[in-house]
Amino acid sequence: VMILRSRFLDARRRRRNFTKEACAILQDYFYSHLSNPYPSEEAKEELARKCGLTVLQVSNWFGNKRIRYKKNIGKAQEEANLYAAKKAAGEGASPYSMSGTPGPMMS
Amino acid sequence: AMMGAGPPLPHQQPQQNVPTYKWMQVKRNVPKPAPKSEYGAFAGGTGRTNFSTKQLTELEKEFHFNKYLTRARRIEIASALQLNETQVKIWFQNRRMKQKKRLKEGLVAPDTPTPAA
DNA sequence: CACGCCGATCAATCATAGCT
DNA sequence: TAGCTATGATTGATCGGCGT
Repeated sequence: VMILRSRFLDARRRRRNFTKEACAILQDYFYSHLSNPYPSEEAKEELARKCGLTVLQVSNWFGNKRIRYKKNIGKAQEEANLYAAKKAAGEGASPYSMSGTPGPMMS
Repeated sequence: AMMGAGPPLPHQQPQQNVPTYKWMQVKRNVPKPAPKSEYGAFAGGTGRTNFSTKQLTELEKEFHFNKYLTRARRIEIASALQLNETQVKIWFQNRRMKQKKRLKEGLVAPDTPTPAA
């Protein structure tokens, strides 16, 4: 640990928080599939496109989200309930992927 | 992969709006035996082992030489680095997966161990 | 039938971002 | 400025499936 985490420490480790839009899309998918929050490779690719992230980042996000949800079921469920309420409150229509960010330009 | 997703889950907290699904209760076996004698269970003890810089350097060096290990080579390395054969095997396993990821994402050439860029 | 590998995941930890 | 929490990334090790 004290071993100077490298001369320059994993430069890659310097993260940048995801955009609010990206987090919203990921959260939306997560709580919409709370019974089984394990997106398939294809689903991850789609989420990655919509969020403007890489598939790996999406995988990391779900991995962290699942573990941290378990770590704090009480607090996490609070969010889940909040999400459920929000979904029930209106909008209806799309179960998840609440568009809003249609513009991830691509081919 | 997909497991208890279909059925509405056998049991749930009789008070939560949100049920407790199976994936939330998954628990890995955790720790790993192996502490052996050697007082001061510093490294080879519980769960996750912390490889020393020297061990990682050697493993990395070997990896560049061979992506896969033979039983004999594995034993040599494990002995030289004071690790279990399993640990060496797993390290190579993870290392291969790591390299594959690098190819997928970073679109790195066949070799770019430490993107010092 | 045991063993190694793959792909995905877990779980703990690192280091930083961001708010108080 | 300092402290604490939220969060993305890394990684040793586990799980299930498959091939040999």
